[in-house]
Amino acid sequence: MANPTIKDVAKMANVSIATVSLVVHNHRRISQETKDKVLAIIEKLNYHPSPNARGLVRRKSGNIGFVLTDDHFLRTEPFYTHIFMGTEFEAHENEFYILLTTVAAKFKITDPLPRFILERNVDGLIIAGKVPLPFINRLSKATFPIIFVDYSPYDKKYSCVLVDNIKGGELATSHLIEYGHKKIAFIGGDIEHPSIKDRLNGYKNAIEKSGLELDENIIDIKEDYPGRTNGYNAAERLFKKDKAITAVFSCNDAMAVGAIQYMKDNGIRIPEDCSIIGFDDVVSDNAIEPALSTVRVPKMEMGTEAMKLMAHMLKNNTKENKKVLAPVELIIRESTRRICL
Amino acid sequence: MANPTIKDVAKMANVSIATVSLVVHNHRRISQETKDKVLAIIEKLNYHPSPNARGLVRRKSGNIGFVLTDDHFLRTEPFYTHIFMGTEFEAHENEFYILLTTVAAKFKITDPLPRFILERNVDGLIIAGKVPLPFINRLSKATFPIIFVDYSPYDKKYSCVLVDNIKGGELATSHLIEYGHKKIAFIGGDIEHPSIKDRLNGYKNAIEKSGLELDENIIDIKEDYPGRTNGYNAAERLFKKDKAITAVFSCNDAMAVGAIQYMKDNGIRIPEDCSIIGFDDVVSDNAIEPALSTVRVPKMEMGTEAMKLMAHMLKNNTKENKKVLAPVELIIRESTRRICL
DNA sequence: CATGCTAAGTTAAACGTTTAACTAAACGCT
DNA sequence: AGCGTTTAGTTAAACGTTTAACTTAGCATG
Repeated sequence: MANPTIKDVAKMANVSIATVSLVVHNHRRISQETKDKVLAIIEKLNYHPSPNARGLVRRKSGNIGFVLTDDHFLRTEPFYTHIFMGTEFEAHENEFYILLTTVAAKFKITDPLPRFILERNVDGLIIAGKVPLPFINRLSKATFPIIFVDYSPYDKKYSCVLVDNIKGGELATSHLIEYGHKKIAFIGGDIEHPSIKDRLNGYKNAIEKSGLELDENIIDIKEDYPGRTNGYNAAERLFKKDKAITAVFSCNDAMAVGAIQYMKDNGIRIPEDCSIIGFDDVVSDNAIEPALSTVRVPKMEMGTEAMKLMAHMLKNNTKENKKVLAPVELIIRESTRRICL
Repeated sequence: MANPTIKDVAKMANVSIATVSLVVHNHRRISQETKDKVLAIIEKLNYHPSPNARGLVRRKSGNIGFVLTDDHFLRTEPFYTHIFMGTEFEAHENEFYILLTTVAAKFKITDPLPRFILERNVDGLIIAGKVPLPFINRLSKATFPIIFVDYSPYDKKYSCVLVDNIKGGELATSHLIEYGHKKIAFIGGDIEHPSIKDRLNGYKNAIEKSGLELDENIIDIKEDYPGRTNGYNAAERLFKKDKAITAVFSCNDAMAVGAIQYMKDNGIRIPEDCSIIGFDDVVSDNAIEPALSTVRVPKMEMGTEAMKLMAHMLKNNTKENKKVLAPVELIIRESTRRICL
């Protein structure tokens, strides 16, 4: 049979379609005997309930929307791709489908919303990374749960899964201090981005806690987009200004790679002359020379965590406001070294 | 009203629900007058037909499955991500939703199929990149159209959108020959991959057409996965074997980047000592120094093309077997230079 | 032995559309 | 006037589920 329906199963099992439905849901009203009989036939016919029919009566789509900006999705480091994979995996576990859509990074308040929102074809929304505020504001009257991952503009209102960026910043900076470095530069972009701001705060915390003096001159946060080219530019400014820098903490791996490029081009050896540590752990397979020390972010886990939260809310029909902090981990590779006196 | 249905619209417009439906489909049986009236109310109530209800009666899900392997999806260069974006865009145009799922690169014949296939929750399938044969074989009795992008294992059976790899290989190699190079190496991985094989064939064609002699010694296809590290390794083998190489054609940008790394590490200047050209054009924003000449592949366009084909098949209910060749384009940047005698 | 309870189902309405088949009015022709 | 055709709708069945309300038989209880 092409597409067996519940009727086919019912007829073959000599029961009503209601019974089949109850068997599918493992309802206790049905005897084990009947269950076994029906289950066998379901198996035999390869019956799967129609998502449309089910959705119609349940008034649920069974879909979760996953939104991020186009430039995040297309960026070279597969950061959000990993998050998506985590979400997709966990969605599978919970029998949800994921509808992935990008929104323009410069979404305007008059732009159309993703179709699945207009058509109410999602039961919930997971938003990954920084998305434009006009977009979020358009969502204010949404009736379904919304969860943010790696970004949280209105944290009173929505649940979110965030990286422990402050901790990560502290970890990276303390690691460099531990290694004897005194002049530790910070490279960052888009300081309005909460993640980058927090990483910088972690940096400052660690510097202060250690008794070192905070030197604003070796904090470069002039760039906007935290990518390779801008990492290169930031490093250039930094080293032209101050030759005595012996370590760099870059707000992410992408900028770190750019900075490394600058150092290589200018005869600054890593880690002999200068140590550098990144954040995110996205370039491990990239044959970056030397291997980049970094702060690992559990990307997949963040995706699964968001989906778990979502599934929980949907199952219990609650709209809670939970904040999950994903743990970070210091990864020491070859780009950081104890300072040689 | 929370979720207006066709009934709400009908009641408010004083027409039957059938009329509303016909208006939505712009059926010519309805007078312009009535259409205007109903349309105004649809607008006012912000009515959108329920995908579930519609899908139920049409016996269509309105969804298209998009499948690729996990390692392709997670690879550093956003090649397939661009293809997906193209597909997603065109899906939007045609009012389809995309369900993205990865399959394991080592999918076994007994592994479960993606859920949307079991539940018949897709009207068609787009498969991007090389996916395991066991997976494809499990699809043999599928009743929905399947389209391959950038891969085509059973090209008699399925439609596909392919890169004109032979042409691209010729273009890249001819470009180097044109620039006076005589000793042009080829770097490739996984020669079983049709794309890589064709790029190599293009290389061979161009060499032969030019009257140069084909030298198998400077063709390195020992590596498996065509990534950076392996590009580095391949370049190492090549240059240790033959110092006289003045140009390299890498089967893709990722391996080219690895090869560039090797050359830099070993004092081979680009392009002064050696020219190099890649394929795919995925590193343009990466601050690779020098900027990499390459063969551009219209990634987004391939995605849209696949979705256009799919929409066409689905609308006309035909199962055609079409092969689309996406055009390639030579991009000359700074990594290739006319040879200096 | 009438009564209530439990176990194991079944019946039927509802979910929100689409569309074939029907209707009713208006018009044109002979 | 009678008939056919066109126009502009309406009616009602169908799509494949879920689930509240109902049924029926068997059993225990006072």
